[in-house]
Amino acid sequence: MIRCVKCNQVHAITRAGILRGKQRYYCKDCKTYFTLPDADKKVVAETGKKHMATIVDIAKALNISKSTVSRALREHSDINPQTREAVLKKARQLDYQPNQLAQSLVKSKSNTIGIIVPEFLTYFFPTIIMGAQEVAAKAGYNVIICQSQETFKTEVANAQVLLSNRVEGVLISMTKDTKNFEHFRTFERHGIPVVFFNRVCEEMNTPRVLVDDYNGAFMAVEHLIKNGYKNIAHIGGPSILRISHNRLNGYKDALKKHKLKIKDELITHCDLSKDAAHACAEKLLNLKNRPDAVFCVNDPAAIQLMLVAKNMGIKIPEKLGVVGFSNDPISAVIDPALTTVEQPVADIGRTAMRLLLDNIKKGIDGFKPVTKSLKTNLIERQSSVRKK
Amino acid sequence: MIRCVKCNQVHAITRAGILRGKQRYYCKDCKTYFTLPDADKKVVAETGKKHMATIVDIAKALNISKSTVSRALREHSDINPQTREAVLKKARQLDYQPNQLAQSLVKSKSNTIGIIVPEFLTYFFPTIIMGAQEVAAKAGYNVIICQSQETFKTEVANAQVLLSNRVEGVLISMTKDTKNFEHFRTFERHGIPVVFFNRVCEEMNTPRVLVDDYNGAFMAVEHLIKNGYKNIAHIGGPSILRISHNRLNGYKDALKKHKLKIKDELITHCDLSKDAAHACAEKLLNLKNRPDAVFCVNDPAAIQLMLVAKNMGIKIPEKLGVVGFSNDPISAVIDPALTTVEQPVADIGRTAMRLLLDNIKKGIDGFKPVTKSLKTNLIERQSSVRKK
DNA sequence: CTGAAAGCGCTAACAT
DNA sequence: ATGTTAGCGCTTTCAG
Repeated sequence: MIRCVKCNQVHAITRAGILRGKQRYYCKDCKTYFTLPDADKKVVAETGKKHMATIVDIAKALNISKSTVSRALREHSDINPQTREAVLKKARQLDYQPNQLAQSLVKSKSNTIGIIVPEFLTYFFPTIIMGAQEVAAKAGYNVIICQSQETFKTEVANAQVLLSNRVEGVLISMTKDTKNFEHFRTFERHGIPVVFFNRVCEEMNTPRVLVDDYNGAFMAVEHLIKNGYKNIAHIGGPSILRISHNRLNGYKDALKKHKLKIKDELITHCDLSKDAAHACAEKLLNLKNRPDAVFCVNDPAAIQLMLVAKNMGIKIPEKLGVVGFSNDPISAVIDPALTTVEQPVADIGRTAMRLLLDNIKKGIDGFKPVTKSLKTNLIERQSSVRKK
Repeated sequence: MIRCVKCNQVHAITRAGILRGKQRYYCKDCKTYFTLPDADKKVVAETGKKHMATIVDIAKALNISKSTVSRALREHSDINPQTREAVLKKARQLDYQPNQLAQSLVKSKSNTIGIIVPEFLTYFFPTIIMGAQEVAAKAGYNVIICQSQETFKTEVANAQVLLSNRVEGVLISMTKDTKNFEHFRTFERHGIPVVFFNRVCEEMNTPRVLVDDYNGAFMAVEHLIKNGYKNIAHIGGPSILRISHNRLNGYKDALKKHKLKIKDELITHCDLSKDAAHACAEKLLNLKNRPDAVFCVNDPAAIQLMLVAKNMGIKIPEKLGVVGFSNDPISAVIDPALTTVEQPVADIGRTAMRLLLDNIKKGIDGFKPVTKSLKTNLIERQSSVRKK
């Protein structure tokens, strides 16, 4: 329903190109060109969203083409140094900030990496992210961090968000009850490299970064044995997770090596929550045949155990030796200080990110599904050392 | 340099519209239309970047227009239910994922919030982020998290990144040596709402979220006084930060109220790093007139103090009362357990994000620079309670 | 109810 | 060295 501004006619109107960004019309009847007055432009101006300068603004101000501006800004090929200077100056004047979204869209490259972690509750994942971000930033990549909150559904939603944001690669540590991997396979199907760390997916053929859980556990338990503990229990993690498996195996093999019996009643599994660890601790310490030492799947679990033991009046390390895993900052200051298996946490993040960037560069077909295993290291403190 | 496929001619070629996404040419000489064979399309296909389905793909497959597809996907206005079903089905079939970047570009709305925090070293900022993300996710917003690493330069770079990504709002906790605020003002200039939390900017007229540092400190010190400590020292934070100020004032006023002298030598300032706190602790405990209690600006500082005291053989709480601030998870398990001022950490994040989303909705002109002050709460543990 | 076309801000191939 | 044009994937009038 365009009405000619001159003859007030409706039927003889055709479009006639664009004039300064506005639709121009032509009235065949009175043979005039016209554009419509823009009544609503002001509304936008009033909402408070101050216009952000674009390359077109710069181009107009300098009376050159936007390609030239783009080239000047990107320090492209041959451009007149004077033009370039003028552009840069004007850009500063107008407070110009390149629009990443537009840039990404046209280049089909978002410069963004996605990270999915289960939680932020202990120092562990935040520290990994620090390491990963450090490496990403150096390579000019941004990072979108998602927390799955140990919930499968959230994890699937996270994957969607990352996909929608066209991340170029993804770092993942799964929730403890992820059994279906379709949402991860989607990445692969679209050629988006994935690297798992810590909680890795066995079913997928991707690079992974782990710490040497088996050896760490083995060292830990052997250390307990050497300190004279004989009835050693284990608070393990969820059995789906490879880390739980590996640590359990390390535990078992250390016992075997030293000819100690593996007793099923001494092996418990928690879901990595505080409460579950607490329950495991209570169960173990209330056994008729009470263990004289416990190797725990991680420090938070060990700390729960220590609290339960304190409450029951069981002396650590005299009556109960305790070893944790991961060297949480707490373990150094708790009393008695907790013996634990140190893992290079920030390094996990750095290594995973490096691996990922590498794979992005190579393209998904150049993928080698390497598994990097970082070294663990036993830190002996008081919770497991009996004075002789 | 387009060469006619028929007459091999170069000069009489004009463009003649687009055919199936490809430039069509017309040779005036031999009067034929033609398109160029696409030699390089394959290269793209070989790089491994699998094509992601777009609305055009869906449209073509269904032989309808992309507008219709868009409408069907967005559950727009009136659309034929059958068409909609068909579109949704095809979308699922093709593994279609909307391109957020394109969507954001056209809507000039990125659906993304930026967060700048100094570090991830203690549980504090990660926990705040958890809270903030929780609220953002519910409102359908993504979050880009930046760590300034307590470095002004990095903070400025962070701001640029967020600006380039066209975030719709920003949550900030400043580095301890941010004195210039141009990079924050840029947000305001572009109508992007900013909310500060914890380490707020006094010079800017924005909403802020704080905890009641003054009262927390006051309660803490009064608690020490009531437990019979008389020579109470303070390890404070960097004096530029408002939190340091407020906590210091709470300390002073509690002393005043109870007619205790404020002694300058008992007031020290650290930069919130472990080492600086350690140094402060050593300085205080080596004074001729050694304090019998210390109120610390945060728990990590208090823990450093406790370590130094332990090393020097000073008994806590008998010879030295200690109170921290923030209820770090460590403070509950350290020995003796640390009395501390609890702050609702995750709530800071939630409140700040709610305030921000609110301001985004209202537009920057509807801004009210409210300052929300969340309640603090003294948790009495052993480090400050002398058995009578 | 559907289609055509313009345009978000930018880059890049092509044409001077 | 610079301008012109097409197009990245999408939404949104406008016009049937």
